[in-house]
Amino acid sequence: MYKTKTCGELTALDAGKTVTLAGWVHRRRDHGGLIFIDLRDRFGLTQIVFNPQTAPDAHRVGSEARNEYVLQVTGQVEKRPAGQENPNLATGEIEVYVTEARILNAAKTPPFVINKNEDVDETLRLTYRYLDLRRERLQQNLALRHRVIKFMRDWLDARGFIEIETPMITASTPEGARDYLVPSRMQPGKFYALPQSPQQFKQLLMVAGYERYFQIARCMRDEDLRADRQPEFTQLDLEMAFVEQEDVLNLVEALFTDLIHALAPERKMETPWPRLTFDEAMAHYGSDKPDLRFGMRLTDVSDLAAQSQFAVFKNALAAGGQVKGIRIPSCAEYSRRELDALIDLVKSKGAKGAVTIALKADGAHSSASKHMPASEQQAYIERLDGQTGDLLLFVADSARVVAEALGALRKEMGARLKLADVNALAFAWVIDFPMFEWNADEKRWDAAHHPFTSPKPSDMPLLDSDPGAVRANSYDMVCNGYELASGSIRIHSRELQAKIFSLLKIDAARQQARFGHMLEAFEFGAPPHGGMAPGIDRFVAILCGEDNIRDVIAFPKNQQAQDLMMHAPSEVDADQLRLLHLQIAPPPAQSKI
RNA sequence: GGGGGCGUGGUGUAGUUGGCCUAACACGCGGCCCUGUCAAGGCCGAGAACGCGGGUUCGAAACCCGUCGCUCCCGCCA
Repeated sequence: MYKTKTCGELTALDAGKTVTLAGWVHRRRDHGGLIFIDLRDRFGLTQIVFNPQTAPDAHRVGSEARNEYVLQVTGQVEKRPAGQENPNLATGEIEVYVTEARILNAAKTPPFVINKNEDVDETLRLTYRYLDLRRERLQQNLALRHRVIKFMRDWLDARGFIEIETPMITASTPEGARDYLVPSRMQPGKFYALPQSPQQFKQLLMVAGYERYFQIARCMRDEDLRADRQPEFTQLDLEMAFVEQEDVLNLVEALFTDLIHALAPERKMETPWPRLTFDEAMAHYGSDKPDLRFGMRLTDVSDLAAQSQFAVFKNALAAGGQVKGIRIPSCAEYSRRELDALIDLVKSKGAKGAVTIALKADGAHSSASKHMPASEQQAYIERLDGQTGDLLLFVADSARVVAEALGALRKEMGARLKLADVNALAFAWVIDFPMFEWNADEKRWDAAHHPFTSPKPSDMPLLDSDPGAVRANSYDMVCNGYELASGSIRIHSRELQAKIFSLLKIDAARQQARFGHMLEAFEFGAPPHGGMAPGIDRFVAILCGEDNIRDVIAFPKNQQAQDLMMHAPSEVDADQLRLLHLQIAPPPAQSKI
């Protein structure tokens, strides 16, 4: 071993001991005579002292050392002189008087500062990821990520779950997200796909009788990236047999509340978690993953608007739509330009516009004052409990457009006004999702969750008459405006599964080709089962206070899905292509003029 | 595919109603001084023609056009 102690463990109790430390030069303070170096390893910082009088050879090494040099030093631990203790350092009671020192490796001046948590251009950070990972912020994030995963494993293990690995190269399932494909060498012209999730495998494990499965599972989806979306990400994938929705919810809620209490006890969390139906979430927050750290709920004023002569409101209601408003505190003095920006936001979500009422000190100023009398405006103001200084904003349209427009506005204004308590973890369950969504382009129903999700038994009769009204046994776990997990009780009957596939316009031949193994498995004694899959990256990001999952992933991709350090993706040799029976098509003509 | 933001020495920023900018500040870097600092301190010094290309102008980091890169968002993510 190069060291007998770490840089994070020495205390006054170690005074007098001779120790050997090894680590990086975090910071050097050269007084001409004495040199102090904060030596860093993963476990902490220890101040080491070089004295030219007592150890001239070691001192020479100390004066050569620069930031990020790798050093090995031997010396005696001593309590620091009275008054020289550093209370900011775990090892601040002591220092090590170096008698022997050795440079294990020199270091070029790094392209950005390691010993400060300063914002650096992300391209540079990702190019030199191994240096960024040296910095305190990422070290802490990855350490917390480790503890989260360890807690999950231990907790589930204690409750009879077993972790089972499933294949990373498997069959393509084009019904879902875009697949990452892997060409087959042995089977010319055929491809594996990287899993979008272990969905089918975990259900087949239930058929196989494992009853309680989990996996820290990597999932890959070839879709465009976002702050909370990477092409590969990690889920706590879990599945249980002989359970109903209530069992899954209770288990996962217990896991996460225990985890928070153990690893982040300072965070504020309401328990038990609130439960909202999908309809309630959309009606009150305009989102199926509402940020419940603040209110600013949507208020229905359709009944009041029914009396209105204002054509926009009348027409929306006549078309079966609704009129809803939102109260934005302390924005009454927004300029025309700022109001226009908000209206552009709701328009981007499909609304045709918005009516504003600004409650200024000298009275209400509405963008629709020509079209509605003061008494009507007053009714809206009272319904929304408007106070002087507030800005009220109304959208009239179909329920879906109203929800999406005002939901986007609520999210934007919540962020802008910093309404959310950064210390809070506002978990909630969203349940009773619709089973299907209408796909207008393809003129058919799509599975809202996935095609293995079971419908609510009570809604079963609606499958034939009104698929859009069928609710599913599916549920999402949301926190602070993020969808952290979704899951469902699955179908375990061959007949029902085939019926659902048919409703999704997957014909019998295709069912057999794509999902024949699932249908057949259900004929061999498939137990009732269900599960869910919390996203580890998003959850850890929230715990770390990061708004980007790249900061909780050791080696993430940039928004172009490139690894700037590894230079992936990259071209490959012609030989490799030939073995895989592949040819690169000429790039698309870029003639645009 | 679309929309917004950003792009100035190694890093982070300032400068952006065009001229006082042959570019400023902090950190870092190099040298010298200094035996108690811990964001050590003091002195000296090197280092960017302002992403790239074109244009407007007597004059552009700053204005215009194009382009590239990064990022946030929409679409997309069963």
